[in-house]
Amino acid sequence: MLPATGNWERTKFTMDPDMSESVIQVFIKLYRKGYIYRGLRMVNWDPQAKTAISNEEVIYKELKSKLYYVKYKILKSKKDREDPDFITIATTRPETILGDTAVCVNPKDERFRHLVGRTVVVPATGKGGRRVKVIADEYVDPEFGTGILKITPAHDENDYEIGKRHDLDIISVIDENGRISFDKRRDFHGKDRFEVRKLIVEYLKGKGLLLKEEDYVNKVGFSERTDVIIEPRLSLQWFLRMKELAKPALDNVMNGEIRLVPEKFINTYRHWMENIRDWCISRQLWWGHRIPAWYLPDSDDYVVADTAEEALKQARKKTGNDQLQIGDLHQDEDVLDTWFSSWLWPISVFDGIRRPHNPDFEYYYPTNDLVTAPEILFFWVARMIIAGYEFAKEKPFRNVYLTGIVRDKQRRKMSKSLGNSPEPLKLIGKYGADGVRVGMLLCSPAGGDLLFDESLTEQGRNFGNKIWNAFRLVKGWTVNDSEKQPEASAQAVKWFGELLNSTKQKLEDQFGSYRLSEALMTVYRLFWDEFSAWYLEIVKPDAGKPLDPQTYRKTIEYFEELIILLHPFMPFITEEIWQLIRKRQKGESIMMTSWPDTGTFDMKCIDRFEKTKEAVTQIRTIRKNGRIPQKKPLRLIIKDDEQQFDTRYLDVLKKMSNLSEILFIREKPENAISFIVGTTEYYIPFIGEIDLVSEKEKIRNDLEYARGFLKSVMKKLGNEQFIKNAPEAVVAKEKAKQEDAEARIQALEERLASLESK
RNA sequence: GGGCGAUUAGCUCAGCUGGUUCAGAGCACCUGCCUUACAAGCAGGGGGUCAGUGGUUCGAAUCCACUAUCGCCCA
Repeated sequence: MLPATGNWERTKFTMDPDMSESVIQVFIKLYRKGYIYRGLRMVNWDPQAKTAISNEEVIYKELKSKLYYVKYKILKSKKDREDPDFITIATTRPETILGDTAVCVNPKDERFRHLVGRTVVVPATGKGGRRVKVIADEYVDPEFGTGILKITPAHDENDYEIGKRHDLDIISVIDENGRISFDKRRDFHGKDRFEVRKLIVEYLKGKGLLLKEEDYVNKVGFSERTDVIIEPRLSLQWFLRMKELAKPALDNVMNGEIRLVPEKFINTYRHWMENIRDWCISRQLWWGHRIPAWYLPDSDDYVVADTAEEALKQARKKTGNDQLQIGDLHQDEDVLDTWFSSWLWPISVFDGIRRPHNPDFEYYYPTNDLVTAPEILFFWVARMIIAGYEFAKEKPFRNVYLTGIVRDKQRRKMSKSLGNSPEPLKLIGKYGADGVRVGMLLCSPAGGDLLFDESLTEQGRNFGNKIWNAFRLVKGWTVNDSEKQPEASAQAVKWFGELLNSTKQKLEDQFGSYRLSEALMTVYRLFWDEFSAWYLEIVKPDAGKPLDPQTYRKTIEYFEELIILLHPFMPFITEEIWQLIRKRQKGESIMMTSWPDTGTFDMKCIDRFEKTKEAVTQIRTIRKNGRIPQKKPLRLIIKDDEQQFDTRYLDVLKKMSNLSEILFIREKPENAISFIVGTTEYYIPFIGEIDLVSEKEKIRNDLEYARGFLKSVMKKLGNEQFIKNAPEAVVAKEKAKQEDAEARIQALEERLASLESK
């Protein structure tokens, strides 16, 4: 399995008795503070299952339906006799006309502005009809239908919001079974909502109030459980007032006390917290923490208490009725939103709600890092922060690292229902746990989505293989104590030590800023490109020959440090190698080693080595182009003064390029292939024919590039504004660039001229 | 509808405070190699008008505005 180092003695579940007790205590505390209240909310009602369901359980399907154009009579005003007699609204749900309490237009809509404030008659609402006002609200889309919307606050989410804004009456006309409940004396009452739709349409036709019907396709929500059409329905729910609670949680993220990574989420967080709505904490589910409210007999009045006995005490007091029994009280059926227990997690897991300042809590709270998904930043993270300040008077954690969401290559979220998630055990079987882990981490840029692709886990497996093979190589070496350390090895040891330190510093930065995929790539390249491809190749003795003790000792040291750096990404293979690379005591583990310190390093040494690598690469290219086998030794000529030249890495160059000798000369040699590293010219005396044409072509290309580069540098330096405004260091750099480029161009020109003369 | 963000190589992404030869990495691709750790490998190589337009600046992938496309959260 993908490992995590958890403390399995401290497993907790929010439904455990102690955890539940904390939840109930918090409810009571907030209730006493006046933060919890009951109020109306529009829910997704399943009329067959007779339950509210969550948004996630509503499946939207496109449905062929009709848009009905219905005429509402306008009451005549005395002022304006030119008024039309009717206005026309368009609706897909004529049965809800019975619950209309307003008609609404967009305030910017010139066509209807003069109608605002006037009274219209809602059709089919009985004798005389219900009289409602024409109101104006930005919500109305003038382009849709007739530009006039009927408002049914009891049966439409948006209408309900408009109703709240304009203080409209709420008239419920559909019951819990989906049947119309309106004016018992009339035909509509007690019939199903869809049957009534037909009846109302017939009725309107009969009265001449139906202008027309249009075919229309709209999205309608269906219950995932029963597949019946969802009915938006107002119901009484429990709410938590959030405004006061949210303030410290907002402030302490804004002032950096709590850090969100990546930072872009702060904007989202702030927007949400500044516009926070009250939290609907009740759910109509069959499991969860039951709301600790008991209703008095035949009443909507209730008491809030942690036990039934306590509730009874309070109820007796409240009613003044000492004869009241527990059986007379009725506990609320609803349970609390699961987040209402999760938000306490950082506190309740150390029992900090029931026993504030207990030693565990004092020791562990607040913690350092929370790692979680951005999709629950609001649901969970923000609420944990709120709870932290409210109940512990302190932040729950310092840093929040928001991971990406794992998606497939088509950017779809991985989900059980889509069946597009990979089977982890299968993947592990194929690529190993370390391989899968590396694959996942390689595609985990902070906050970005993870586009999971099996080729990444394959890359991870290959990396593991590489590490193992490098280990086999090193372990296969024999050491001879009397063997002298070759100069190339001594220089490689020095160089890799510097590189290791500089890389550790880079890693420090990357971990510090939570750039995990970059940190992994840094170690990956350090091990593969630098350690395996360069260091090991340099120190590797010829076949069958022993190694000197100094080089061996340092190599083991480096290897050990490398696997410690790799351990967070590849726990298994690194543990295995760690156990084998030296003698270990029983019970020792790489998990308990400490992270290596970042030492100082000599950047000049690293740079010089890079130049050497470049020369090696150039020679390899010459070999390849000239089809000169690696086994054939070559001579190298350096056009420089040997006294001036840094000769430290010449042995490295010799070994890696298979050179028989290295000569220094002042004059450029004849009949040789050249290359330039930095500003130094190198020559390989040719063997066989030099391809003059392609050699010249290459030099011309280099020249063209160098001249273009010089031109851009000169343009900057020739610009007075640049000299005046740019910082001195930047100007100095440009001047250095100029010199380098000029030297390079001169060398290339000379070389080209000498070839041209042939 | 409200808010937030993204657009850089075939793919996935870096590029942080505008200034190194800055246009990068990994994978994929092409060429040559079964070279005594590793073909799950080694060596070499090609590939991008930094979404578009305009602006700020001595200087823009980087800052600003608009346009286009895409995504996320909330309703």
